[in-house]
Amino acid sequence: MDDPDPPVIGRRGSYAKGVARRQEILDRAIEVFAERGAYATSLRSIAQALGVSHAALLHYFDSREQLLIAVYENAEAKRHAVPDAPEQGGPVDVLVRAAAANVEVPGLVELYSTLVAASLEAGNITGRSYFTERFARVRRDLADRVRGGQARGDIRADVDAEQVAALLVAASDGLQIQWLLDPSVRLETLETLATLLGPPAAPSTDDRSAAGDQQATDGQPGPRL
Amino acid sequence: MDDPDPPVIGRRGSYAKGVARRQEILDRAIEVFAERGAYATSLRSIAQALGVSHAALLHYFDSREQLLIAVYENAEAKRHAVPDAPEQGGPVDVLVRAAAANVEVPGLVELYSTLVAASLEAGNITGRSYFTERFARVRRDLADRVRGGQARGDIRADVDAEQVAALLVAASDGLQIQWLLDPSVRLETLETLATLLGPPAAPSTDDRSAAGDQQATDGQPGPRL
DNA sequence: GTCTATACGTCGATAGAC
DNA sequence: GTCTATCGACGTATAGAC
Repeated sequence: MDDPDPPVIGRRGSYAKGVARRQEILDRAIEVFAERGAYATSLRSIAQALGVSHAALLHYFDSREQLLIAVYENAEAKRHAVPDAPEQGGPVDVLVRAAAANVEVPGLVELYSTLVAASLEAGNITGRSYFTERFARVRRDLADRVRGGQARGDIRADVDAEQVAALLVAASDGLQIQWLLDPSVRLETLETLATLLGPPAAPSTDDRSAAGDQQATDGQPGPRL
Repeated sequence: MDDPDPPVIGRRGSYAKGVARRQEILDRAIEVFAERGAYATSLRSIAQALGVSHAALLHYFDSREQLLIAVYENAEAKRHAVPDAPEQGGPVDVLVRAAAANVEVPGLVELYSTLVAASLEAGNITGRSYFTERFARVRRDLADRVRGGQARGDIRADVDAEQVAALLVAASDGLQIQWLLDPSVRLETLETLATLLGPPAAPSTDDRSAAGDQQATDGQPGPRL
């Protein structure tokens, strides 16, 4: 929608020198979020932290929202310990690690939730398409992992991989929010899903006799999911 | 949770005549949401739709946010077909019905998401405590239903009811958002969870041979969950 | 008690000078 | 590329009419 190359989210006049400055802005901005929370993070307060006027920021980003999205992308990208190597492991494993890493970055879940909520609004074309694509991509990745697990026999085969993927994303997002509001909601709750997704239990002879206290909540969910 | 006392969210000077006017405001406000989306719903635009000045609204509600929370509560309350009778059915059933009803009210999920996101912010004491309590209450109700299902043998007993409840809330909230962004994500995905929660499958002899296409995604999840 | 009028400070965004 | 100036709209607060 902008210059010669549209696919990047908030680029404007961005060559060589520009991208470096742009990166500076993003790095400083996430710190402002950590300090003051996402809500009070106006263009002006970010600009102040950088020692420039707020209008200057709009030379690098088309709007406040696009700056915020870029900040989120940046923070999330550098959240990955290993820079590139695609995440390894089953779908639940990946999500548990991601969720744990997310809540470590102050303000990140707030920022994400705010942006997602805003993306639901009617007029918000940019945010809407960004998160629509993002959700689709994440679901695609997870669905692949689910199918892998099913082929391996780690995950029960009588559920649709795409639907499980959507479920996993929803559960992960929702649990991070609940955890922020009330840390007694343990993030490991996601692993309960691993238990549920596990294969129909080793064919043992007891049907349902005295299903004791042996909760599978924090033990290994059997195979690596 | 409503009348005879102060724990109500946004009451100010409110007797007899006042509460009626207050109700008018809430009813009209949700319509504004339906028409213009939650985002553009400023105090001033709601006031305009009511034909009053925006300052007038602050006689009934302490702040914009408390008005929005009250609007949400009001819309959600009248969303229930049967006015009082506590919801019947298993945990998944209840959630599926609620989710379906939610997305029918234009702007309601947007409003909810916006308020939840705002409640995560540091300074927001009112919103934070409201949603913390709300989540706790909903989880409590669902956990009871889960335990009931477990006692009845409808739900596998090797998972913690509280954790399943948190999972259900998260999944429901998250799916509504994903559905709004991309209706190809079916709300019925929640019922996949019902399948997963079902008892360990009737003890049949086939271990895992040719797990065919028989997806349990939209059929009955066996018992009523 | 209900409401209008008005003012304050801040916001995102834009235009134009340097 | 960055500034200053300015715009309209916002949430909030207060004074005072009825």
